[in-house]
Amino acid sequence: MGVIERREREKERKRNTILDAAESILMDRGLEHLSMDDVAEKAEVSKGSLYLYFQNKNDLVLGICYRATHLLNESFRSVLNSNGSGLSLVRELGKTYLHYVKNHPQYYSSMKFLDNLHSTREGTESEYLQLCTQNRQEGFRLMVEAIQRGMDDGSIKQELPAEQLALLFWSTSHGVVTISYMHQNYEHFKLLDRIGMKEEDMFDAYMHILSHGFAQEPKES
Amino acid sequence: MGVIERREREKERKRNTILDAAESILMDRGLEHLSMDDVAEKAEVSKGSLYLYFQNKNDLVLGICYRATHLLNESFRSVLNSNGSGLSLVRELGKTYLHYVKNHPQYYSSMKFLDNLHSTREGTESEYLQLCTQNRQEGFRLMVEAIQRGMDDGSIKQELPAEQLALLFWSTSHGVVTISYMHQNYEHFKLLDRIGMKEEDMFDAYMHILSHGFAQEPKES
DNA sequence: TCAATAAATGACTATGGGTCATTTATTGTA
DNA sequence: TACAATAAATGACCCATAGTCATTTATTGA
Repeated sequence: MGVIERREREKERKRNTILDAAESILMDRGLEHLSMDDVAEKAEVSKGSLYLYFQNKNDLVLGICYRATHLLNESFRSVLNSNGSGLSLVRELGKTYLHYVKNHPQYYSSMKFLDNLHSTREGTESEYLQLCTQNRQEGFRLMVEAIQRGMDDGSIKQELPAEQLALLFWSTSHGVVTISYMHQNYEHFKLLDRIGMKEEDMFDAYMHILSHGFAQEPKES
Repeated sequence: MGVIERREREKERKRNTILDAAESILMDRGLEHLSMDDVAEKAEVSKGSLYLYFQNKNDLVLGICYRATHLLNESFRSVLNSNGSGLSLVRELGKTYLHYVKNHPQYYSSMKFLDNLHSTREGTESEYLQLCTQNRQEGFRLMVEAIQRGMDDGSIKQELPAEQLALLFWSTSHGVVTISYMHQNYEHFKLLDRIGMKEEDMFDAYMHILSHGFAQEPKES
């Protein structure tokens, strides 16, 4: 008898309905104005029901974050499917990340939420936290792959293991993307304007420095 | 008559007492467990009094953030007072930032709070927000100075204006520092371990890549 | 038809930020 | 010193919101 399976499917469907509602609120009001009461109303279920489908608010937000990381990975994957040197793939990954933040700032904010999550005590771990972490790992893996290709085709130096270089690319691009996000979303952040730099220029300069370094090499004979 | 000035001094003194209390709570319980009730109790004033000295909780936290950014700048300044090539000063600034995060994680968390502050509506702007922003600018200025010295003494390329290069250094090091912070403070963040990289190695690799680039240059004749 | 089980509900609690009428302390003046 | 005016301090209270649970409603299998 398929009763249990059907129930499971139903449950999953409803979980998604709730996530849809939460997401729609996130999109037009932002994470900091997302309340469980509003989600319940929007999803047309009682507040208590929310807690049948999600452990708590964190869990719910991580549910959105799961979608967010999944979407980013999709974009990453399509970059990896294109051709070009490994170095150019890396550049495209960076650009993709930047575009993602520009086009889906609220999704990105849910990823910041994930970054700021303090260790929820062991027992109460959210299942979505695992899924988000997996997605993160997959995204990272794609970066490693691009870099590895670059090392193979000779466009990227082989001084470091590909994973380590990927870590550096990931963290530094994370920093650059953060600046870009702040520039776009916080009126009080005016650094780019103050130094007269455009966002696009920043990314180009970033890739240039990362590619060629900023140290003046001693002249070789 | 110095009544008004004395009052002003008294007020400033008490403001600091409250900040001390808040800071002590921050240090041993963390930002997310900092409540106004607890601050009032610790500072031995009524809750209402807190609001005579601070507009709201944000303002109070920004008061701590002001101290945090000030301390960081002190460290930066002492780097700038040492001698060495501009490039080595830049490296030292990065190291200093990393040490700061390691030694004062809670201060750093107050700076993250600042980074995540959405535009509080114009009228209600916190005075401490201005001060924090000023400190940030000063810190950035110090980076520009180090880079400018490097350009002058020939240790750093002059392809970009010093301000723009400083922005890149600031943002990328911000990214690296973020990784380091997560590694130290979140049990669930295991990326460094997974790829078998030590924190110190990460910084060295970061400076190396930033200095010399990761692109394989075509052989010059 | 009916008991057992699952799902859903919303009134309720707890927490924490922020307010304000009232009380207490300080100051300048007669 | 007495006293009104002004400033500072208080804590009971309000409100928003996360989370709970006893009760009700729906579903299922016999």
